[in-house]
Amino acid sequence: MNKMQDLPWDNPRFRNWIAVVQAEKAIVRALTKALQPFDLKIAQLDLLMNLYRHPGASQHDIARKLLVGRSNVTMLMPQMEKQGLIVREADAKDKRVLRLQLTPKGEDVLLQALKAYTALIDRVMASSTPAQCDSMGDTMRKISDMLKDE
Amino acid sequence: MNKMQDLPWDNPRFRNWIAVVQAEKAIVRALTKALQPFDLKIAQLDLLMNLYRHPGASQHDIARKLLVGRSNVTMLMPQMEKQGLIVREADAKDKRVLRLQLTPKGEDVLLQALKAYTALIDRVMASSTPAQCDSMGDTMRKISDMLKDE
DNA sequence: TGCATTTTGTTCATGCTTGAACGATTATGT
DNA sequence: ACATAATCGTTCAAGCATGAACAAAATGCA
Repeated sequence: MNKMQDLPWDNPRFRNWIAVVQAEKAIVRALTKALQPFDLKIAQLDLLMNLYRHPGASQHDIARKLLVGRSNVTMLMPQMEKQGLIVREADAKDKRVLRLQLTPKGEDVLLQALKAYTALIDRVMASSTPAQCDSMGDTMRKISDMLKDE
Repeated sequence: MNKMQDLPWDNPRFRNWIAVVQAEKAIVRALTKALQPFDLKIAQLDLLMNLYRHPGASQHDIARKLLVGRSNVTMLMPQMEKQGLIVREADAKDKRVLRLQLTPKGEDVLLQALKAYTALIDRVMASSTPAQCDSMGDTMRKISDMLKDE
């Protein structure tokens, strides 16, 4: 009954997960800096990314995709509209919903910011093989799937 | 020069990294709920974990390990002391530093909370092989190494 | 020693995120 | 049709994290 044997740090899954958390934190810091030239917060970039792939999405749609509250999206709107990154227009059939669109400037800023993002990711993953990287992605997608209804 | 070819979502490294971010977010949500019975925030658990492995660490030490600001640690102290999880005592040789220790209650709460944490991680990683998991951990540690001085 | 610099922890203002309460609108069921 | 319930976006208060500015203490160097 050695106490050390029961410590979570001796559980490979746990120890490896801690590595994920720390790496994610480090990337967030690096990405925050990398986005400063574009006057973009990470939350704004996430929103632009989702909007690029789902043009005309409602604020509720975006909130669900981003795993944040609806109010969070609302709070992002004023500044992003003022920056000219997005436009909001009322849905014709349902007067409750506002549909979001990227402006040309928004799309331009997004693509430039994504270049910085991918450059960062390419750099930090350069020493891992494509197979390792894909395996990691598979593991992560399984995790998201398993938790998506909780 | 098809535009789609240049999209980051077609970059395997980028796509897989996005999966990491989303999985991490999902785990944070699940862990937050799992810690509610212990009256613990994730930030507090992180601190207890580090303190368990580095008894007598200073607040500055902890802040560096957790990748947060010193003020952040300061703000956590009053409640954690009031909860009886930790004690602070002045260093004898350097009157600037306060050394942190887990109380017996702090250690007890930590170990119970860690059981919930590891149970969660074991559950969501159950469908990945140990080799996949280790490979993922290796990749993540490489990322942290690469960014640790920036 | 004497003085500048660095380090440690604290305080405070700022910004971000969340969740609950709300008004307006739409969907459901009888 | 009508009442009830559900949905969408907004507002607001509360909790956290951050970084700059600060006081106390330690260090380094002349």
